[in-house]
Amino acid sequence: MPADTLTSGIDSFKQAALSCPLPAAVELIGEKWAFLILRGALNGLRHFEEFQAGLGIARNILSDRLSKMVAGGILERKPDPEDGRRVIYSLTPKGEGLLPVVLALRQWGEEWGYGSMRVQLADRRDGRPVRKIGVQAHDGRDLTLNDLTWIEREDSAALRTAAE
Amino acid sequence: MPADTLTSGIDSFKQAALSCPLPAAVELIGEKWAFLILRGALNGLRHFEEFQAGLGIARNILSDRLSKMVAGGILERKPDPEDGRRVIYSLTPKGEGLLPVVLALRQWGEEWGYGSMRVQLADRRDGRPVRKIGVQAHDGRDLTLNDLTWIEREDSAALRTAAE
DNA sequence: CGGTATCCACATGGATACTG
DNA sequence: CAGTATCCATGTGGATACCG
Repeated sequence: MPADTLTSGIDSFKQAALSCPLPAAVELIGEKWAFLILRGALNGLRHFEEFQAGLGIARNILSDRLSKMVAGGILERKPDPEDGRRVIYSLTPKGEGLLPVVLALRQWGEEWGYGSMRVQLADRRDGRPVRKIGVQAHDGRDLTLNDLTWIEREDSAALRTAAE
Repeated sequence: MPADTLTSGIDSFKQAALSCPLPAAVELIGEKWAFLILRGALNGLRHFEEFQAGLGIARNILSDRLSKMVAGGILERKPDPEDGRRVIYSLTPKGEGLLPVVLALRQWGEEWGYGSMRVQLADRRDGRPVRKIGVQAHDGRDLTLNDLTWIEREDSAALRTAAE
């Protein structure tokens, strides 16, 4: 068994990267405007013109990104219930699932001095701010990179996909 | 007070977006290769050639991204302690702070069928898988978009920055 | 090994005009 | 309002060659 050779580093990475969902996910939303559109949608933007004016994005690019995000199942395009001639883009459940990603990045940015908002997300029930997003152990302890290791999966993903 | 006019939607967004750290953060890592380089670094890649071979990225682009990420304080460039002539890129604490973002996106991708890894991140202490990353209330309850609202900040960011 | 330099194809982005 | 079409400048990305 070779010690810490160069290739072992690559190989273990390639091993771990096998079938990693990140590249595909990044292909869909790992891009400046997709991210900002997502933020807008999470904050309640709905109409084409709202996104355009709110983000300062070029119309053709916005059009392109919206289409891709609709195709990717993140956004849904439908007639505005309050005015059938207008169109709204709303988040699908899949799109809402990206909230932790966006919030985690925002918190990181705030922590490292990229600006800080005067408003803050809070639990509607008690009005208290949400927790800082982080990696947690099973019991809720916060974990850092050094606390982590890779384990083999016990459940077979192939079985799950076949069952669905 | 106007009802649900178009402009009120934009305005409330622009209000919330004021000084939002997200655009700056996105400028730094909201991009395909930056994300994948980050993933590589989190997984232990260190040398230029490892990133190049592991990610399949063009050398000039890799060079460009690494420089930007070093300039942005995410990566640190230093001589390899095991071979002074070689160079390693390692995560700074700031870079490690992006782990939740990467992991949240990976979990999202896995949940929505973009692939699933055979290995899994786990707590080194007990070997149990980490929790699914999500937005949590103060007491740890999981929150969805509908449970959330915006509140004004009680602490002034201006004071904090002045104090530092 | 860790880059830089160069070339080239193509995508991106902004501006603006136009359409239903 | 919600786009599409067009033009143009610049950036990105891949391939390859070269260098200390």
